[in-house]
Amino acid sequence: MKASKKTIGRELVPTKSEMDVLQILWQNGPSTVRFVHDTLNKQKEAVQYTSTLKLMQVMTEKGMLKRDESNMKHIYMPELEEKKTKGFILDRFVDSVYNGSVSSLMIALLGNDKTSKKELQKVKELLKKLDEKE
Amino acid sequence: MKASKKTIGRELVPTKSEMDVLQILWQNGPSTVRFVHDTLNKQKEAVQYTSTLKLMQVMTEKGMLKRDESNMKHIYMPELEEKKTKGFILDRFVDSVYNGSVSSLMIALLGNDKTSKKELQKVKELLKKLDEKE
DNA sequence: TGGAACGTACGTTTTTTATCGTACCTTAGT
DNA sequence: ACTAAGGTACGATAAAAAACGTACGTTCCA
Repeated sequence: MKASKKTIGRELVPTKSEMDVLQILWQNGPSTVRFVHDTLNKQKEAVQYTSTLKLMQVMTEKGMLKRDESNMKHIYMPELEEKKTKGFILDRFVDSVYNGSVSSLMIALLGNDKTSKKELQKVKELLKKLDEKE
Repeated sequence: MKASKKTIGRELVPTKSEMDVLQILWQNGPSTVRFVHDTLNKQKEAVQYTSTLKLMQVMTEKGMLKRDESNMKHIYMPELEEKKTKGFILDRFVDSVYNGSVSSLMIALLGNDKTSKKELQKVKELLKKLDEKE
């Protein structure tokens, strides 16, 4: 009867570490633990191979990943497509940090130093396209 | 030598629950535990009062909240201003989910069903203003 | 004046996340 | 056939997050 399960409907909300694994799988396609582990270690402080393995096994148990066990080297892949998963995460983020207001978030982004002119340009174009559709 | 402390520099990154508390305080100004607790319980599945109390005490220990203890009813308030804290969180989110690409996030937002026309309008206006400044 | 009602303190427990270490398989090369 | 290299399984532990319960202090008013 407790609150706050880590699911949204049937969908799972990844933790930070889980997200890192998913990102690598989305970007590189189905991969072995070894590959994910090595890629991760290039990006950040290393952990043991078995830690990454365990993490991915747990993610599989949770239904966040699936794997092909037909070969000795298991091949892992995300259960859900990137867009869908990120959609859930984004919704949740907007709710939690910006009280569900997408425009607040947008405004924060537009004011963000990290937003380059090139990126603003991309956004403007997109807005134009949306306009034309209506 | 382990990785991933929950700080960014001197700044604290709130967990989900902590974020909920902060939101209430930012929106309503300095408040008692009772007020935060009741507000929280309206929004989501209830927890015991002492759980909220403990959470806020821990947040105070971490330096995330400060409080006025001069009265019996302690008044809690956030240590950092909303914009600053959300800035940290947003940066972190963009890095973790959108590989640091603000425009990817923007594009995801623009494609999001939740983004109403009114909100798009607001964004367009903001873009125009930014343009003029240059 | 005594007992609801409302508060805080704080030790404890439960649940998740994050990491490891050790045992044990599989395969290729010698 | 043996072994080194490279895998997986899995129990264990540590640390963080979330949630409680109990003890005890203050106020106020019937």
